[in-house]
Amino acid sequence: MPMTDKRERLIYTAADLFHRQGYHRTTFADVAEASGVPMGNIYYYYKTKGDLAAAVIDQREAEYVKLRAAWEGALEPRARLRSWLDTIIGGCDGLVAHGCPFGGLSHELDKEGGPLADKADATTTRLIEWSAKQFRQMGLKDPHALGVEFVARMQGVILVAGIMRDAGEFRRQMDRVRAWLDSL
Amino acid sequence: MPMTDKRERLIYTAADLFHRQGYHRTTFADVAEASGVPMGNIYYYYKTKGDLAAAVIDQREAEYVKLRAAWEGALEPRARLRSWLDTIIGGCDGLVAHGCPFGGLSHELDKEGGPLADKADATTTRLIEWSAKQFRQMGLKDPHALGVEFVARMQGVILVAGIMRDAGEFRRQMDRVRAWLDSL
DNA sequence: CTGGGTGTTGGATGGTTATCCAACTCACCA
DNA sequence: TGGTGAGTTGGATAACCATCCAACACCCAG
Repeated sequence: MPMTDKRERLIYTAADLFHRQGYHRTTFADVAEASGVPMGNIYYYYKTKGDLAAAVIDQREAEYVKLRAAWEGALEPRARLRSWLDTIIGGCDGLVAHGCPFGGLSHELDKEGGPLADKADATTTRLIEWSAKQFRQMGLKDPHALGVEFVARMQGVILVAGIMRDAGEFRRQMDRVRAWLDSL
Repeated sequence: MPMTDKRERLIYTAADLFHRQGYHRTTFADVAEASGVPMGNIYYYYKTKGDLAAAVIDQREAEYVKLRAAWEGALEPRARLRSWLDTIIGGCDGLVAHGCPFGGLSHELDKEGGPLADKADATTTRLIEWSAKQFRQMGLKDPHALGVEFVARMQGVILVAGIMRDAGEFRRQMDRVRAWLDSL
């Protein structure tokens, strides 16, 4: 049963293409070529483009679960949030070049509506709630608003630095977010 | 020469559809139906979809020029930035429902590359520079970084509040941006 | 060896899309 | 009045796309 291998190859290829080209610009033919899996065979694993997108979202959700577990290795909630920030900063190049892989997909799917959009949104919501929890553990007032602010700031920096195509500005702005975090 | 009328109708229709459905999801047929201009006739005015998009970007640039002039009615640079913020807050519903009309288009075009992306990016850059100028006039250190931060925060709030589909959170977060602005 | 099931494949299909065109309207002027 | 050209129109076209399928390869149980 080496199908797992192929399934994963398809998911990772699709995730990468969705990130770089966007969901709508990416065709099954693109996925076929990039993954080396013939188009006819892709369909054996994922009956529709939506199914493939759902699998990509699931994969990312699983990835975030793992990441959150890693960030929770830090004892202090503030340090956990800093870990997240560091993870983001580590992905600087890809983020500046193509935007947030998840935010972008989410935004695109939102314009379609439907269950896929909800699924993507739920993943983002979980991330916001996780950061709100950290702020709550820090004993701060209005932790939910702080959580939203934290995520919004990171997303905003990714978007604007992407438009400016300026990795230096990206880092500078993320440092500002870190300074804000440390000042709370 | 009532062609101006039709040209504008096409631009506004396209701008609206690009905002609500996204650029790629919007077809010439959509624009034709929504504007009441037959497809064959659209082509008389705009030879390609890219031409239409360029016209939309130009129209938005012109709109921002007017808006900036209005915001500059305020004498204090801080008040000018507040005017911008108020303009954004006034568009709450549309922004939460469909994202930033310009940021979204910019992001989508960036994934295509090409001169259209540069054109869109330039408009955003001008907005950032304008806000940097206000921070400079306030005598603050590192006005450029502040300008980027201001725009990034607004964009981030629009994006995240859109994903959460929460107009209340949108307003709450924008109030936080205003508080930050007032604290500088 | 053999039948059936799991995978695999290239190409077919039906619908959509941007783009283009040949013919038409009609106001204006020589 | 006949000609001219800007503006208009529905439909043609060629490409592309997600989806589907009929046939094929391979493997293991009987």
